[in-house]
Amino acid sequence: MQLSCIKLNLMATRKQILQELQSNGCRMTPLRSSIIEALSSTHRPWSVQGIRQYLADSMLTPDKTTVYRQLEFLEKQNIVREIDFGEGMKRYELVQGDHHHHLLCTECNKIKCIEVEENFRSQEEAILKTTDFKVTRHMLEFFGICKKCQSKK
Amino acid sequence: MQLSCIKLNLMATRKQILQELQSNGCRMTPLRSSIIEALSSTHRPWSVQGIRQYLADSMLTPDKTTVYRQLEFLEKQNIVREIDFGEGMKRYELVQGDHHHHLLCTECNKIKCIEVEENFRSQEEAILKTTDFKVTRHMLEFFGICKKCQSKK
DNA sequence: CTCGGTGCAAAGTGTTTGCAACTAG
DNA sequence: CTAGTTGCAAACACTTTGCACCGAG
Repeated sequence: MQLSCIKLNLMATRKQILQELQSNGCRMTPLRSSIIEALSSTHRPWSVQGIRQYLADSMLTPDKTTVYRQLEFLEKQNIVREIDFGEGMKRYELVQGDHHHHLLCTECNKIKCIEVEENFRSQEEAILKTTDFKVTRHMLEFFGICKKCQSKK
Repeated sequence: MQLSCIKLNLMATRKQILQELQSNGCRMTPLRSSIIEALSSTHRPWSVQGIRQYLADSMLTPDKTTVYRQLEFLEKQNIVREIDFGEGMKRYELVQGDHHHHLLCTECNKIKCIEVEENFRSQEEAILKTTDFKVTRHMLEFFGICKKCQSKK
């Protein structure tokens, strides 16, 4: 299996998103571009809480409602996707061309992105053949203990 | 890839669980054994709501609090495990020796269990080598459209 | 009898809705 | 100007906590 950490030029991604939105005639507010900035500052999925903390550093203190609505908007524009790791809250990450997975540390709750060179297509075809279920997407996440938390013990 | 539907002798499982609990000195109440009955009537993960509906057929109308507490208890006994499909609620299924995955229909929300003959051990080892992250468990779920919902269109 | 199980009320947490005020284009 | 954006209050949905009462062993 091949495995690699994701390191894309996220700043370029951010500019690209802003341009795309504007060319689609979407309004650009300080909050909207800041949220996109937050999301593109790292590949890790953000919680609403986390986004608001990030924004606070730029003296932006939007209401949570507004953040939810921005994320809803960005999801409709297919810029953001929702992820749920069963933490009791939603997380959001940029939709990138790539499909990646995550490592969640169950001690410190940190999340790391990984790419798994694993092709599920054949499996999804097998599922279709066996059960007539047409798979449109899958979710593969790994839970465990990160390096730091291992050394703490 | 091999793929097969899970068909275990669930009734045997149920008896076994009841015996195990009793031999551990756990009290057995009508509600507790009925919840185990519900959970062992199918492999599909149950919501609290679903369990309460199932129980209603046997004229049992426990408070939701009590159901949550029973599930918490059964989880501590390692009889039940929590699953989260990002539906905004928890689901619970019996811990069986097997490790299986699910197909979730995004149209009708039905859930089907499948076994995927896929070994993630080598991948988890690769993750450990590459990132020093020690994987303890993983989650693999498929989303798509079931046979019925395909034909409806 | 005792300790665990149960129901009810209330609080908690994350998310959504309604509405009036504001603002980018 | 005007449709999209925002904040605030309140509603929601699911889950948890506190407490008094009940019942299995």
